Amino acid sequence: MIDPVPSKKSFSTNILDWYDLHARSLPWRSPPGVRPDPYHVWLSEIMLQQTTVATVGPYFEKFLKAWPTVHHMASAPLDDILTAWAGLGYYARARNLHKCAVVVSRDFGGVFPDDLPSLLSLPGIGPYTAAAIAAIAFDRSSTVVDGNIERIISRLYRINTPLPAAKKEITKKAAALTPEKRAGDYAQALMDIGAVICTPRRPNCGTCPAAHACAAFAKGDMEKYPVKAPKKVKPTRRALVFWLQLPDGRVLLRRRAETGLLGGMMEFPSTDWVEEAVEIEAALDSFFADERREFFGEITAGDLVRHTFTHFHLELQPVVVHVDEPGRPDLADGLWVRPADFGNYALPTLMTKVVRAVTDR
DNA sequence: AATTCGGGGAA
DNA sequence: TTCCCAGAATT
Repeated sequence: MIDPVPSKKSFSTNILDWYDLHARSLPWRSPPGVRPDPYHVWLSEIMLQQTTVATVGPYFEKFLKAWPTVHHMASAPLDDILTAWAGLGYYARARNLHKCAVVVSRDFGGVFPDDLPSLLSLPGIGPYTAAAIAAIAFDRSSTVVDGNIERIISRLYRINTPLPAAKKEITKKAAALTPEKRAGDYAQALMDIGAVICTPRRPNCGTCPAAHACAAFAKGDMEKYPVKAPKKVKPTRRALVFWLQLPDGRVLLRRRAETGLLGGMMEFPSTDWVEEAVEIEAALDSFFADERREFFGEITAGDLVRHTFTHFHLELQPVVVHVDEPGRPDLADGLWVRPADFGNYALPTLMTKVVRAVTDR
């Protein structure tokens, strides 16, 4: 029999019973009955923002080994954090991670706050992460709403309002189901269910502990939910990227602006990323002063690098330029690095693609 | 309310 | 290819 409005008690009891039997074992998850370290919970939750469990695993271990406590992390240079974060994406998370560590270490004596308003005041912690830390690390009864839980709730109630407009309604429905006790286990249970059972496509309703209460399951239109606003098409931007190499083999790196796309990360110099087609000779002339061209030796091209960001595609044409000396004034803001040492620098995946395209792996 | 932030795995 | 992922900050 379908219960279109599940009661809080029966619903959460079902979910928690399922969790006791089927909880996944994850690197940041403590054994049953053991309160996890809030530092670990915080670190994992920041990394897990818009990032899959499988991707986060190795990074979480690496960070914990490099910085065992929030004090260690707060004492580290931001560049070390960015270098360790390289490849994870959304680099504002790494910058805010460091900011947050400094605040917790300096202003909170290294102790993470357990209440929502204090958590929300910290850099990089928004509604989801604040609720998750409060519930998982401190056993507070807070309502956690991530992408998994949005999907579960929108199917339970067949919510036809498209996301993100439906966020408020979904949060309200979710709050009505949140138990007073074991809210952390309950939240993690729902996220496990979302990842393993209530999947975006072809959900495994046969094994779902909430199927009896699910309106979408009753109607058989689970995949229609959650309804989402249509997404925009991504334009393609293009540029030349320069592999400037000295006779001794060192290559020029420089640091990007502190904010914005790939903020604070290292890069190979490039022309502006534009939607128009790139004329190579004209781009070379605009990037290097004409009178400088005579100092360059042979110029060759690497394989085209394709990369997709959140809101545009990028095509970078690598240009290998052999440079006679490092002291050139127009290259003064860079850093000459041996490719063997690139691992010591905060190179985002886009730039490691450039390395591969030029060195032909 | 919309846009800006990466990158990878699954279908 | 397209979609989505334990979202937050900015405009």
